[in-house]
Amino acid sequence: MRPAEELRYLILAAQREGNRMLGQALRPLGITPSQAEVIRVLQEHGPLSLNGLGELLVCESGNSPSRLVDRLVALGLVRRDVAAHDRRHIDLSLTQEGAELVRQIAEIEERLYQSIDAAAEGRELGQVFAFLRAFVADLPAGQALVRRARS
Amino acid sequence: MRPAEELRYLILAAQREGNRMLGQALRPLGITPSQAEVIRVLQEHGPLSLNGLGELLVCESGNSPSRLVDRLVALGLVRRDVAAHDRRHIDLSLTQEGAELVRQIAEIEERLYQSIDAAAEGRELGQVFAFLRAFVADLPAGQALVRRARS
DNA sequence: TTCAATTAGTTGACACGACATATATGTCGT
DNA sequence: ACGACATATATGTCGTGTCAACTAATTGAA
Repeated sequence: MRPAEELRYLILAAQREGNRMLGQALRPLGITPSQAEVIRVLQEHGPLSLNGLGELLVCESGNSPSRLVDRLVALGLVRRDVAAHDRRHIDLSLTQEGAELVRQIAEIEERLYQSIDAAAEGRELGQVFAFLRAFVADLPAGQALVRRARS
Repeated sequence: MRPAEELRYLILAAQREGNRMLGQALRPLGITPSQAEVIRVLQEHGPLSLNGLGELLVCESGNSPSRLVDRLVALGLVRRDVAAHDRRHIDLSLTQEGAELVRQIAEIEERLYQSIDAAAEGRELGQVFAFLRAFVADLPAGQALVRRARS
């Protein structure tokens, strides 16, 4: 199997399985991995408009994540208010309940990161970062990540 | 941002964007990336039962891919016959039309691989493979990949 | 000032992907 | 031959993701 092909499927496999593990771990909290990403981003960078949120999300590139946010509002974790100065904009922020979830989400993410660290044990990851950053550099999801890391 | 966290999102970003690119390239053929994976696997390893196919797919771990196959049957690209010896089994194989698509799919994949090669240009990927293989080694999607590469 | 762009968000449609449950079909012990 | 178990596949449900088309609010140029 050609290296590029194996790499393609390794990345697919890693993403799928990582997401599956995270989904199972988050299930007791009643939220999904994508929803957890929104909550974390709102906590670290909020308040945000829908577009502003979308520009920081890796899980949803391009579209505005209105339906993703809808469910979080329905769960009572996120509040959406029309902005005063421009009624097209929306101000998204965590509710009290949402803010209280952050701690538990962080703990669950921590466990995922530990299993990533375990696979990284004793390896030089410089090339891994360089390769992946190069691949996504010019693409929306890659830019979202750059914006997240920067601010 | 912690390395494991960046790695997590880099993998997510790479998978999403790669899949998006591939989806757009495949659109003129009327099929999706997952459907293309099924066709390729059937071409290289078929005929297969549904479970046998599922064990070779990275895109769908665990479940039997019956609905994925349904659509390919509806498109006239895959044939499903009940196995003679055991009526629980199904024999999946490409139709003539499906077999003719393989060539075009391969060309489109080739372009994806070239953009992967471009990002890999001048880098030592040994660590990338080692890390990703270690992460998925014990998980269904990782095992599917091992089975694919082996036969 | 008025109306054509532009911008922000919503909604419809479709195909995944994961989990759970259901329905055949076959196997094996007794 | 009968029934408990196992196997292969199908189906229901939910939450994404993606593309495309739509509405509403604002801007700005003739």
